[in-house]
Amino acid sequence: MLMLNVATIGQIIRDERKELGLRQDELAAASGVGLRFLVELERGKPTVQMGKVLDVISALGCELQIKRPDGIVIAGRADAPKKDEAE
Amino acid sequence: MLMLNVATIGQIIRDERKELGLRQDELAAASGVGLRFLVELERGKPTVQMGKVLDVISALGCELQIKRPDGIVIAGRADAPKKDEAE
DNA sequence: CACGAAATATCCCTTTCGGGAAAATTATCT
DNA sequence: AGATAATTTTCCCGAAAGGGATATTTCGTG
Repeated sequence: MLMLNVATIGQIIRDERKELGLRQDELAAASGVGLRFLVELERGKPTVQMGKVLDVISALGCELQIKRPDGIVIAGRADAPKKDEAE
Repeated sequence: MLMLNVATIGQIIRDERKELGLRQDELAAASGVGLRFLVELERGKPTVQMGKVLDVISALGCELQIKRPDGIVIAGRADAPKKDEAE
């Protein structure tokens, strides 16, 4: 049973960023976060703010999902507002 | 394209907690976070710390996944350390 | 060796988070 | 309905950390 930890998420984000040919400052700008934040996120700092992480993931075109114990994956909500309140 | 925002994640966590018949203070204790943190998380506060959120999700027996633009879902890593660095 | 990218360091203000208890909201029982 | 019990939420305090901006240093690559 694998748990996605912050370090792994950071790594994935880094990989995706490179996949898209973006520099850190570019992705940071595109995500609306500071460069320092992105550096720390990619490094796997566990204390980064959730909302900003989602902003980055979103900017990469990725989606976050939660898999429940029963195997059901929740990818979002029909009524989910497009404007997330990250900040 | 649905993006899981913090508010939605909080709602899912709350639902799961109730599903398990746990009180907030119980889940908080089981997750190693403060009660107030869990309250804020369930309320969808976007500034909650990522690592602690993962602790809670983990305590619920849930998994976090990232779905890449190409549809590939990353649920974890073989080399992922069991000890997450949340704190 | 030189250039661009990435990682660090510092300054500094804002904010989180924990703990305990009170206050408010919700659920339950007679 | 009313009262009581249970659960959730808020408040206060202080210690600790986040993170934006910028300048500097290190690293990687052609």
